[in-house]
Amino acid sequence: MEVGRNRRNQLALLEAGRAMGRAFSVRELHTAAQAAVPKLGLTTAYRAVERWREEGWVEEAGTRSGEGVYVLCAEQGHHHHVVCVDCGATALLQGCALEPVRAASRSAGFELQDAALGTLPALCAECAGSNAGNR
Amino acid sequence: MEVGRNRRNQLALLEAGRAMGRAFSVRELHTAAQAAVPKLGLTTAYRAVERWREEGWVEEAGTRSGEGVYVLCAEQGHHHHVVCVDCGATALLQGCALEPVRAASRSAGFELQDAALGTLPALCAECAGSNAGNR
DNA sequence: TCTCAAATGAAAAGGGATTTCACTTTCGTA
DNA sequence: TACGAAAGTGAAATCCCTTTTCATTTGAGA
Repeated sequence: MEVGRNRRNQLALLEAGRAMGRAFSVRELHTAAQAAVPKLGLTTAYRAVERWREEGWVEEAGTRSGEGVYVLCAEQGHHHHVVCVDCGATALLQGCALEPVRAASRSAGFELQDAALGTLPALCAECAGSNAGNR
Repeated sequence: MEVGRNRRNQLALLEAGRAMGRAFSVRELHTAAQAAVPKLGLTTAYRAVERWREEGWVEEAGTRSGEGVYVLCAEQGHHHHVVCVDCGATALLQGCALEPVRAASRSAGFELQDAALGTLPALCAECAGSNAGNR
């Protein structure tokens, strides 16, 4: 993963993203990175995430209360994450279980957009448990 | 499908939604419905879609240039649509091909959110063709 | 050290979605 | 039919995430 010119801001953002260990919004990333660089601007955080997305280091994982949430992934190849829609916890799925879906889509004349399915919405065990009562 | 009190606005919106035949944004729905009721307000369109969503008549199908897009579905039971991310064309998938994905998710300790996967991003044959050159 | 392109951040602008609020329409009931 | 409560409505205001603008700063290479 590149940081372009090794700028302090970029490194702080990258560090913060990695430390998250789960899906995060740009605002969360920004706040976390400000621990290292207090003056870091929100715009810079948006730009970094956008760049990471273009370079394939990050994937969008839907939205949470209006904010886009992103997942930083170590591997570049074809893979799928499940992402907890509640807390943002993530897990890497082994193999590609989407083949049957792709086949079904083709039968209907559609080509599945794998890129948009890099992150699959789910509930982690913890959130599933704490939500059992009120849903 | 109910319209609550059989109001002219609600019927116009419902009619417009059905006539779409594909995924649509609230703004598109609003514009279409205004053919029947020119004074119909945008707020009412948003409220109708929200109600339909709560009642399960409509599913969110991601966003297109910032706007949420929705799919009106005839059947209520468990099913999945593929939705063209380009033009909004939809198709109903036969059976549930997501079982393997659900199983893989469970292995990772996550419970797939079927509700959020009611619509799967794809490219229809037509859009896939016209995009072949410039992507 | 010098020069220029990339990076930056504060503020403004954009834009979709939601809330507010006063007014209207509908439905159940007397 | 008349009435009143409840639901529906629309215009405008508001919210708030995201993008754009622009003047300034920073860093890499000459």
